[in-house]
Amino acid sequence: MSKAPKPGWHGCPTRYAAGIFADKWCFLVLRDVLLHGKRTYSDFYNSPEGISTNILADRLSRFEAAGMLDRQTDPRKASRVCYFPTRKARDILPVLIGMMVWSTKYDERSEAPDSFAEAYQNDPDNTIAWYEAEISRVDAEIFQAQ
Amino acid sequence: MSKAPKPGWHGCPTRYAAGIFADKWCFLVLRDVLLHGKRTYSDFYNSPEGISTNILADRLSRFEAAGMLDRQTDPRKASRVCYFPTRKARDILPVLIGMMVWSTKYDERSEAPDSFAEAYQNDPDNTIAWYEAEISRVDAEIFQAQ
DNA sequence: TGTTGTACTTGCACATTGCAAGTGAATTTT
DNA sequence: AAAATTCACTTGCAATGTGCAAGTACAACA
Repeated sequence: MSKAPKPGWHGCPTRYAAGIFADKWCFLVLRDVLLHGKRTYSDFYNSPEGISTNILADRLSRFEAAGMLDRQTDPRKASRVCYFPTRKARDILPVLIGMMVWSTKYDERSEAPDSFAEAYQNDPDNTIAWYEAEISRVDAEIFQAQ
Repeated sequence: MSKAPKPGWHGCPTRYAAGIFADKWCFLVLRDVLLHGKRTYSDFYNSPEGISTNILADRLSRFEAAGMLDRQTDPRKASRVCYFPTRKARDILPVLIGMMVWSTKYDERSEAPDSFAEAYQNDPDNTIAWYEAEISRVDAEIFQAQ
């Protein structure tokens, strides 16, 4: 496990957030858990970016320690583990979506449709609500199937 | 100077954004230039977080290469350099402010007043407009004083 | 002319990352 | 019941990145 966050890293809101998830791999894990319905270690591991296994383990335990992910044994299969996003993680959705809207504008090779940014600009609350519902659906499905 | 971003790092909007500024020091530089009116090397260097000089130089040149900062000699003093935020950098404001709102909620030692988050929730566009105006004011002041 | 201020670069020890391989517990297959 | 497989990690090591201290280059000032 990696070292704890520095004690003086609270206070300033930018710094606090940066201390918790300002890292390439952190963002990709958040994307996977919040937008792509991924929940298990191998789900994350098999993302196309090819995160290495030690880094993934480290980031998952950091997120758990920060109260962003809730680690539980998979109700469908006791040998497996699920990481569920907490409210604290869900509340990052607007930031993540804001980043996506920005990238859609500035990445000339973006694969996201312009309609996505448009929909968010027109009705952000509704867009967030849609993703929240998806997250709840994925989590509920896992518990239903036990 | 650090290595260029990987060629396949475009496409996915989360990944693109993560490739450009998902780093502790990147966020702090963006905070300083977008919210604290900092423009010169020593302004950034003197932030309380204590960024080291080689890392600062690296991040500034990365941001310049990514079209986020516009490097110019200071019109007030030719031996000095100014880094002005471009439109691409300004458009990150909603993301940065979203992070601050989130931190205000979850950092028990947050120094930001609750009124800040409240104001943003009530009228996000107006909050962004206020920061945009501040940025323009700082930049204009530098050119006026030449 | 020398000193100061500003923006860096360089060198080196230390920390983190990436890759490959290995571990151990719990199913699944034979 | 034994063997193979799945899953979630851990470990070792080379390569990369970071942090600190010192040094450099150039313009402005005294």
